[in-house]
Amino acid sequence: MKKNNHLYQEFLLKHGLKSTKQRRLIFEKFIMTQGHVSADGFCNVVKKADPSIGQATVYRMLKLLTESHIARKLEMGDGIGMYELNLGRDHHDHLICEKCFKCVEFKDDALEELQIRLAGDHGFTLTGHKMFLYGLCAQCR
Amino acid sequence: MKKNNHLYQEFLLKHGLKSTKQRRLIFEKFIMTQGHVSADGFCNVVKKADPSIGQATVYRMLKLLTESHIARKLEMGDGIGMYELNLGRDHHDHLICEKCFKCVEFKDDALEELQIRLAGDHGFTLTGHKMFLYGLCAQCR
DNA sequence: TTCTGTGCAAATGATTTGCAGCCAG
DNA sequence: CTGGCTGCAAATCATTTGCACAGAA
Repeated sequence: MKKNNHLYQEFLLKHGLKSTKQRRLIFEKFIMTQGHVSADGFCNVVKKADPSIGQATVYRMLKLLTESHIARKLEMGDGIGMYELNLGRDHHDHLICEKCFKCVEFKDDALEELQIRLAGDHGFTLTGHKMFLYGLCAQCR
Repeated sequence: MKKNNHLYQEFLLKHGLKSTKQRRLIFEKFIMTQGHVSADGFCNVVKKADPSIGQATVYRMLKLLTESHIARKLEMGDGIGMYELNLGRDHHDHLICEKCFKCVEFKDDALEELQIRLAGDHGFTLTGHKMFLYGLCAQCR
């Protein structure tokens, strides 16, 4: 927990924020997140730990966490914002089954290199990317 | 225009739809679309040609056009659905400048192959993909 | 005629915001 | 104390839907 506390302090400092019990709780819960959560789903997680926390606070924190690159916001298909932990993780992409909606994360060095090259070919300096591959998984095929 | 008429008939047939003046107009306007349009922006284009057409009809058509792969729906970052013409075009991806929001379309065969391989590595049959590269363009850097 | 298509306005669902009170520094 | 933070409810924004009427087959 010491390590998370360090990250939390750094996060507050970067944004010039005060520490509050709400922010601490939301931060800790988000750090423990596995896979993808919707803002609404994450609200429930937070409210289970402390029902007095309002959803606006959760939305405001998710925005801050995303700006700090602690969270990453994804929009896969429908218009619902999904969040995932993006803390000290390698950049990864998503492979989504169109039938069962299973989502596999993967990472590929050749892909990363290719993306940098493609951006460079058009005079861009790459800062990030989002890629979703859609298909049918082994079970659904 | 004969060619578009053919596409229009095919589109109606595939969905079992009737031809109406609204559908014909919206179809023609969409075929002429350059780059990306929001649903709302496209509504304005349609309404300029015929103000009596309601936005619900435009939204309903955009959904149908997307299902026919005549349109492609993109969601880049904010929660706004953007549409682009996807008719007989090669699959392409997008490179977006984070500063000026300029959007460059590109296509790369090595990328397409790599995506198929990556999907296959995880037991998936690839049916489609969306990729957004974010970076800084030559002018903004 | 018959049933699909349409415009309107109201409904929805996700997210944001205004505001009065609260609390960390 | 004081300005930032919070919860609440109301406000937005994009999109969808219910419904009565219009119009294609």
